[in-house]
Formats: sequence, C-alpha cells, structure tokens
Amino acid sequence: MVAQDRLSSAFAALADPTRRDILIRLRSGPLTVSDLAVHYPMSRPAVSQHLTVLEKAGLVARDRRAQWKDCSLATASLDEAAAWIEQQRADWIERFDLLDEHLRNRGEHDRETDEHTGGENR
Amino acid sequence: MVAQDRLSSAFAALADPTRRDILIRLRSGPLTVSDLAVHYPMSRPAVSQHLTVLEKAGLVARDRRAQWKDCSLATASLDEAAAWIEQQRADWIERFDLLDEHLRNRGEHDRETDEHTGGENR
DNA sequence: CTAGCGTGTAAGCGATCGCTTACGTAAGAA
DNA sequence: TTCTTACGTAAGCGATCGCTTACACGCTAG
Repeated sequence: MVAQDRLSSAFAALADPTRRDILIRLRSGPLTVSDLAVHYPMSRPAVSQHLTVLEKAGLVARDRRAQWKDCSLATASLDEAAAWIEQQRADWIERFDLLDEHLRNRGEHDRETDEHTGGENR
Repeated sequence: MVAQDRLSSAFAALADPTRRDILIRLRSGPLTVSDLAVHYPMSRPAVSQHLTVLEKAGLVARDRRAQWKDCSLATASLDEAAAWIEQQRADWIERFDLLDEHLRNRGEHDRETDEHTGGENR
C-alpha cells in the first residue's frame, strides 16, 4: 500500500482496532494526542502515527496552528466507504431475496454469526 | 494482523482494490478462481490468496466439495462493517448538523485539501 | 532571553503483506 | 489405469506496517 486511492486508505485505516477506537473517542469532540494516548498501551508517537494514518485517509483533521487540541473528525472518506459498502450490500441482499423466493428455508443461509468481541492488538 | 477480530479482518480485506473488485464480480454469481484471475495482472495463486483473505474475513464462501465453480458471497462480516461505519456516521453527522445551526457554511467539498471548518468552540 | 511542555518525525527492528515460482492434491476424460 | 485440468499451499523475496527510542520544532510561561 503505497499511496493508494482514498477508498483503500479509508478501509486500511479502519482495519486497526486502535484507530477505530480513536475515531469513537473523537466523536465527543476534539482531543489532544496526549489525551488519546493515555487510553492505549503504547507510546505517544505511536498514537501520533495512527493519527497520521487517519489523517491521510481523510478520516480526521488536525489543526496545525494549535499544538494542543487539534484532532477532530472528517466525513469525506467515511462517506465514500459507507457508499461502497452499502452498494454491495444492497445488491447482494437483493440477490439473496430472490433466492428466498425459490428456497423457503429462510433460517440459516450461510450466516455464521461469530460473536467475537475481544479483538486486541497483538 | 495476526488473527484479528472479524471486524478488523473485514476492513483489512476491503482495503485492497483487487479484493473489492473480486467482491463486485462475485455479485453476479459464483465464479471459479481462473475466471477471476484473467481480469487481473497477477498469477492465479495470487488471486487464490486474495480469496483466502476474503474467506477468512467472512466475505466470501468457498464450496470445497466442488473444485470448479466455488466462490460466492457471504454477508455476515459486511453487515458488521456496515453497522460499525453507519453508527459512526450517524453520530457525527448529527454533530455536524448541530454545528450547521450555528455555522451556515457547510460547503461539501473534499479532496486532498481538507477544508475542515470545524469550529473548535469547546 | 531561557526553560519547559506538547508535538511531529526520523531511524531501526520484528512481523506481516502481496506477489512470484514450484510443488502437491483432487476430480473428470481417455 | 494414466493424463489433464483446476485448485491450494509452501517457500522465498521486496515492500510495508506497527511499534519503539531519540531527536528537532513550535508555542507558552517566567
């Protein structure tokens, strides 16, 4: 991944649990790097690098004028990602609905819901 | 990424343009690995490995009984990914709407220039 | 001015990714 | 049976990721 398109960068950024958690925390308002870093078992530069990834993906914006209080959310890339994923879902959910008209076994197609929540970094 | 949670695996799988294109092609119905491989400038084992990534992410299902015609779509992980992304969007679009009541300059534009006009009022 | 704080970034390391070629396996045709 | 087809997987290589420590820059307080 070396300067990918915006959509790929957005998905790649969302693939990391720490980065997703950063986005969740930023929903409540802008935060400093240090404010974010205390919640994760890694150094502040590591958090800063995660923020750089999110920034290049267009998911956060950093106000460089102020050195404190600078990380906030952006919507552009997430809109793209949501649009792509929803289009896929809409199309093949439609396909599954068509199948249902023939196969009336609408209980379990091929959906194995994996109740997995403990994903942690390494 | 070493045995990540399902959501991380799904986003990571979607981060690759080739894999996203594979998903799009599979919307039309099951395909063989060779059928897929002819569309990409890479070897057939490479496509097979992409499919393995998609399979582990829960985005495609492979019918191992038949060795031809075996790759089709699955919805479980995409539902998770869509749910996560939509929840984020809903929450912070609401925040932006609240801002709009104060700032009427919500010009929707985004490319490399992040003209994020988020007022850091608090 | 200097001292101190908060931050970004460079260098380095181990692990993983994406791709290649080469090999091994399973099902159908002769 | 043997041959062919389609596929999966192992090994290897260059590039990237995620993290660390160390250092440099910008702003603020005194």
